Amino acid sequence: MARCDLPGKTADKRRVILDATLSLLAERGFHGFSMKQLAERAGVAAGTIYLYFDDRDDLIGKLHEDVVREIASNAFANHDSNATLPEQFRLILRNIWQFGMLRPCAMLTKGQFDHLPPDILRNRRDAAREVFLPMRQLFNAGRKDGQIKDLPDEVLVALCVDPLCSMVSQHHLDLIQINDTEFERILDATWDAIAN
Amino acid sequence: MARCDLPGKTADKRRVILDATLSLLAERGFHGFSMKQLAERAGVAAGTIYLYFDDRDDLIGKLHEDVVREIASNAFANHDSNATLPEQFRLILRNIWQFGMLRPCAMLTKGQFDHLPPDILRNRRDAAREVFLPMRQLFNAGRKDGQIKDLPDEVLVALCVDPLCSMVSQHHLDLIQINDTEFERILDATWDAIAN
Amino acid sequence: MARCDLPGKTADKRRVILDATLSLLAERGFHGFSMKQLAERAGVAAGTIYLYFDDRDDLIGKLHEDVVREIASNAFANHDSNATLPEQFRLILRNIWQFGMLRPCAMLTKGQFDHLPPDILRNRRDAAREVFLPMRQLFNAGRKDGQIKDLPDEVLVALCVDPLCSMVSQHHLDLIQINDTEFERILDATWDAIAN
Amino acid sequence: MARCDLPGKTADKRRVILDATLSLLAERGFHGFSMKQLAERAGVAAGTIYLYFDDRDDLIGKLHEDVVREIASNAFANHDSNATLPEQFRLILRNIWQFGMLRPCAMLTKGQFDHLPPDILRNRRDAAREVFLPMRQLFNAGRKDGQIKDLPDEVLVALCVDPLCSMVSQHHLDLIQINDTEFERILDATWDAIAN
DNA sequence: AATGAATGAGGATTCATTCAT
DNA sequence: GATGAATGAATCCTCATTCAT
Repeated sequence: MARCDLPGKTADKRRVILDATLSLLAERGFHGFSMKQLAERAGVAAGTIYLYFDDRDDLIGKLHEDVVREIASNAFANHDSNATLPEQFRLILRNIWQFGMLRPCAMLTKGQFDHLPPDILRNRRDAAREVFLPMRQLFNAGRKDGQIKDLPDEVLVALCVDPLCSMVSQHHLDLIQINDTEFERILDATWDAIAN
Repeated sequence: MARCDLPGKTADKRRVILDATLSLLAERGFHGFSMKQLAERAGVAAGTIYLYFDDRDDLIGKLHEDVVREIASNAFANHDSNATLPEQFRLILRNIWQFGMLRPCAMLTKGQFDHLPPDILRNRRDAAREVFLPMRQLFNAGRKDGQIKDLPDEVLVALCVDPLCSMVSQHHLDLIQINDTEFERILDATWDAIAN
Repeated sequence: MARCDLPGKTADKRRVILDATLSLLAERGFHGFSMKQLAERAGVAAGTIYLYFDDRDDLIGKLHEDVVREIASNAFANHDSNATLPEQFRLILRNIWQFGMLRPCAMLTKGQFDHLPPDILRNRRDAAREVFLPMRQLFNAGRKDGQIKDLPDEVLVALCVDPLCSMVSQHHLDLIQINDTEFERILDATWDAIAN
Repeated sequence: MARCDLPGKTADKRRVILDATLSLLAERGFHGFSMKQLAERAGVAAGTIYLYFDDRDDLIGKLHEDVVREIASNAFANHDSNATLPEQFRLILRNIWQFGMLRPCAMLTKGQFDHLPPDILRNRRDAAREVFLPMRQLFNAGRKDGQIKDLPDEVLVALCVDPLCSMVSQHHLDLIQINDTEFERILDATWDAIAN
């Protein structure tokens, strides 16, 4: 039973399935991800998954949505719009890093989503843009007052967020080790990349 | 280069299969990639693939190797070790970008490889390290004379190469447009990221 | 008529389920007939069905029984044993036709029942024989006084009732159109078939 | 290789699968017909079926086509257009009956086809019409010179062929026994049904 | 070397049925 | 009685791989 700390059983089971999907994807990637394994990991019967999701693709799509939302909501935690622009920027990246450390799954998975068949994801991208609005506003402000290079949002994201995600993944795959002082210098580096 | 020692048909067919694999992966991703489709696209019988590769995983692994080698050999074309360090750096990144523009497949595919089950790829990474030796030597030199930040190779790669790859992919997916002057500024930005 | 001895809700729900089953079968056939769909169409919960029927097969069997009874009770409506034999015969066939026009479901379904696994239906056939007793008595009388061909009941039924059912089905599937004068000639034809 | 009209292996396997499907349908009906059982009965692997047929529906459809063709080609064997009309008619019905006795499967199955979802069968009906052309020509001639009742083809078929099929089925299900003299009288009866 | 028909384990999904509420 | 979430066996179908030719 248990699991009851939050809303009701139903919501619970949906969550359990999403979480199990996430952990399975992080562990094995889309290779070797099967609905049967998922059911086992989630501790539900195979058929139960289909009570909460239309099919495999729907499940993946909903998970994507969920992960994006979670990353975003963590990235912008403790946001202080009175702080200086580089301070705001550092906080966001730091948040993303910390979130990546705590929830390896979300980040490991993220990279895989980018290479799904477009028809599964295309319309999800808009949702993603929306949810990262605060960061795009930050970029806007920075470009306006000359603190940040005059490059499109996507480019700026590619320059500072993508490397971070990549490093988180490598960290969890034991391909890289990064201590705190190194991390601070990495933050400097990403700021250098986008700053004028 | 290699591969060219066997001149006849054999080498040919191996190549044809690798190329077909690449184009199929770039088009559809690992989702919807099947050996039968591959055989069709390559214009060979299903069984023929197994004359040149042990199995699916071996094929993927060999393709990875191949793509890494091709990227590397392109990245370091026209390399001039007498040029200044930032000039050498810019040439490499420019090469990578141009290669990405010419061979979308290779780059689109690359991202997908990073999320394969580790046992398929683990030992390939060493090969990758080896092949990118020139870039690592560049980093070494730069760190030594203080032009480049004192960060591990992997971090530096994440800061300058990963964003580029990401942008190439986005470009081919029509999610981003980058003209020449923008590209020059992106080169500046990546240098800013790793430079002191 | 039966069934009416239990007046309350119980009888009601059983009826509702049987009716929904009939309409679903007529619409989709056994292909694509599922208990869940049935529950939905009947406006009850899936589990409720099992309060009134042992299982799927029992439900189908009971429906068969029900349909046969309904056809029979309609077929012999207004029966007048003083009328001439051909008149009696025509009335029965006319009743069957009219019933088929009013309740397409019952007739469309009938054909499908004939091809169920024997173990579901075998013992239902006796019930069917019993319920069509009046028609068999008619045949007996006709054979005795030489008005009707000396052939077994089953053959006579096959000669005059089966074509009618077939035509009703085709009519509802829009494969055939039959107006009133044509129908009268069809009645003549079926009588010709069995009459001496 | 192969594809020879007679002995080749390929053609063989397709036939084997069609035959196994037929016998399974005749035995169990659509209830309890599964691709796995079919594979077993046909003596091939499950996947093999899909080398010859797109999917379950395609298989059923192709079988229908096949059965219709076989019935037709038997029905019109030894057709002699110089014989009198009733003689021609009797020969056809006799052929159908004999075919039904020899190949119970085909006939038992036929009834079931009529109740498949329309989208599987709709376009097959046209093929069926075409293949029964000789019988429709007979009806035409008979209507013209007044020997046969002026009723649509479908009605005439329902009056004389449907009863026969029904009786064949009942015969094979041991619900009816018909000896030769009875059969002759049945032929008379069907002629009476459609004749003026 | 090359083929491609055949395999059958494994995939996603459905569905009759149960049972705690 | 009534519910409907949960089950898991069974379904249809795919696909990497083999092997006789």
